Amino acid sequence: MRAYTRNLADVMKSLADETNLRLLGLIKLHKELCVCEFEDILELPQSTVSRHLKALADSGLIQARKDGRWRYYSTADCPEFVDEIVNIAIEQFGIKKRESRKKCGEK
Amino acid sequence: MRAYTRNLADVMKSLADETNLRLLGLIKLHKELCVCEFEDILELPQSTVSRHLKALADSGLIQARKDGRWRYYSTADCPEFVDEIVNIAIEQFGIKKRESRKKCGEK
DNA sequence: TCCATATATTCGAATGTGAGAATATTGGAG
DNA sequence: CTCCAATATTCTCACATTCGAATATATGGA
Repeated sequence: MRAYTRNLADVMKSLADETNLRLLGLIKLHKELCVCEFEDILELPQSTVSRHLKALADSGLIQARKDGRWRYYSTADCPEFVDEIVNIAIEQFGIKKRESRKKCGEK
Repeated sequence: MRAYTRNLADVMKSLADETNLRLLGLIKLHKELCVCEFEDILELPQSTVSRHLKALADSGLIQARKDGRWRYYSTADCPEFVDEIVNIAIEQFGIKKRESRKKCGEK
């Protein structure tokens, strides 16, 4: 079940938001991140990050995995055009992989 | 100068609108149409159609050609992912080529 | 049980968006 | 110049969207 088989316009709406594009870019570069890491990297408030990530997961563009009190988000398999768009976003917004990122707590 | 080199999120916003997707699908199937033909096919008021088409042209996703009092809109060369999305739209919305379409006036 | 942390959710205010009627503009015919 | 048809633009109003502070929930450790 690929995302766009539901409603193309809805998937496109997710991809029309700059925050979502940044989140998707980060997820692609780091295989997996938890909410507080997105907060730290993007310097956005927790509720904003959480809301965006949840929406992306609901639309099937990313996956969520829960581990203790952390929720890790990672790529889902998407139609190819989504991947192309994320690549463009990475380039256009200059998204980079953070080698040493601040951990929120220590698991 | 391809459209997405400006602002990816803006291009995506155009593609996140169902009316725009339908317009793009129709343009792809008929190489070229004028505003009143879109009106007729989609059964939308003239101002709505005109506004959408102008926005698409402004964002570089389609081209406009003026001939007398008619304005014809046709495909522009876009990044490949745009084409893929339009193909999906054509399929998803069941957009078909109109063999005999009502002409507004006779040129 | 109590506390701290990670995340989700609620909620109100501000802002943005879209449709379509009305109006303006443009261009050809006569 | 006048009229009409095709298109563009303006304007308004209802509605949707988004942010982030505040609050709720969940989980693990002490």
